[in-house]
Amino acid sequence: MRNTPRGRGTSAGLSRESVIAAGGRVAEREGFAGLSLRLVAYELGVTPASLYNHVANKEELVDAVADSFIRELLESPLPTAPKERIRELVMRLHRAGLTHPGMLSNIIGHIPEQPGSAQMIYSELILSALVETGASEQQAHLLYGILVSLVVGTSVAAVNLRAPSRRSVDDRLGDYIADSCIPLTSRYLKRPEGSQWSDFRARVDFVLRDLTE
Amino acid sequence: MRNTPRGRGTSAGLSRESVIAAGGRVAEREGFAGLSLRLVAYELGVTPASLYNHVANKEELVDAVADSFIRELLESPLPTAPKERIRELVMRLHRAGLTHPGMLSNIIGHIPEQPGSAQMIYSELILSALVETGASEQQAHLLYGILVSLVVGTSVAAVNLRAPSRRSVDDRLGDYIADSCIPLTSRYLKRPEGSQWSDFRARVDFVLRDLTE
DNA sequence: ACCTGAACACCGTTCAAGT
DNA sequence: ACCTGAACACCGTTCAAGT
Repeated sequence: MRNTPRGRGTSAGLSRESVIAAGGRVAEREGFAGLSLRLVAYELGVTPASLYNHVANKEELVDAVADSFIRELLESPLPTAPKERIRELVMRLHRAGLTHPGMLSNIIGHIPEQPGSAQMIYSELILSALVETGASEQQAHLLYGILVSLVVGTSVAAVNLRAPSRRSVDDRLGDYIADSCIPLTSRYLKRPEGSQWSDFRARVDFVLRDLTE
Repeated sequence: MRNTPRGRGTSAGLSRESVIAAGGRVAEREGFAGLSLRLVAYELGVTPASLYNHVANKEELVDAVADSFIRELLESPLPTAPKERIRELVMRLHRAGLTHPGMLSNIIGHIPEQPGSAQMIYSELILSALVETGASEQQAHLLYGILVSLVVGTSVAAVNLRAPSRRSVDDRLGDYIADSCIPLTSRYLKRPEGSQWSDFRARVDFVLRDLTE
């Protein structure tokens, strides 16, 4: 971004917000697996070490970038019907997980340092919608745990499937003696590519099927 | 493992199997996040570059090590009742995911290069058990997808929760104005530590509840 | 207070050179 | 055929030094 070196100590106009925003741009280009402090620094025309003035370490930066993406999910209006709202929230997180590979596996289980984090708001929105449908709090916790696992598990699998330098499913499965040894697995893996969305939707609907519409 | 340098070209007795076995020992000590070619090489008293004579790259090594761990899951006998068998298989994979942090997120979505991989056998065992309970193949695919997501999602979350240098859940949640803003999320995160196993078991039972015992 | 430069301890991978 | 040594292009992080 910048090539002319600045004198030592000269201000570069960095701030926590600008660092996180640059991190978002890098994550958008390279995915969360390629999000490094060095790339963020180059994006800002700055030295890697200088980022530590605005961010504690890489983990905190990654969490903050992910939080900013989750926050975007919550900006557009949500359905008023609780079951529809749950579905919409889950599908939005699913889409975000596919758009930003590696994001969900990085933040799941992390409890953000700051109050008011988008992650906390998101979970509260789903949990309260579950209770709104008439579920007990215990049932809500159970369903929420399943839904989050569903989104994260699907997202992680999608990342590895999209990995480059891997032979196609069809090529690979040819090795397996024409589906005679593992017929069910073979047909499972050969599902049409476009079923990614309908499959996920079907899983969510299965989990939510008892809830009153 | 070895300190006295060997002359160039002198055989070190490496083989694909010994490299994978050493990889397993390193993964056992450091977890899959800390499994590096360099550590495997030092474990064998050998130079990192020499590993490339027996393994194509790091990804292939990781897949092979994970495959060896999954294979262990399948050695002990399984229940004859199909529903019990499914439960047992899922719980074994769940335990393996907690024992070897980072393993499941590394292999999910990867289709192994060799036929007869433990991963394929595992999925075929679950899918056929699902069909045995009377489910259609389509239902079996749906339930299998949910179960795998459940295991992977829970495993990934556990890895991040166990990460060092993180304040405890209770400490963190104190920031959130005494549970007034996010009461449901707060109580969800404050579940007792020991609920890790019973929670997961409850999720699996929820998914399998329609299946005849 | 904020940034640089250099260093440290790591990575995966390649490749000519040796035996 | 198999291993070494050295290199290359990366990492996160620390810290004295500058302004």
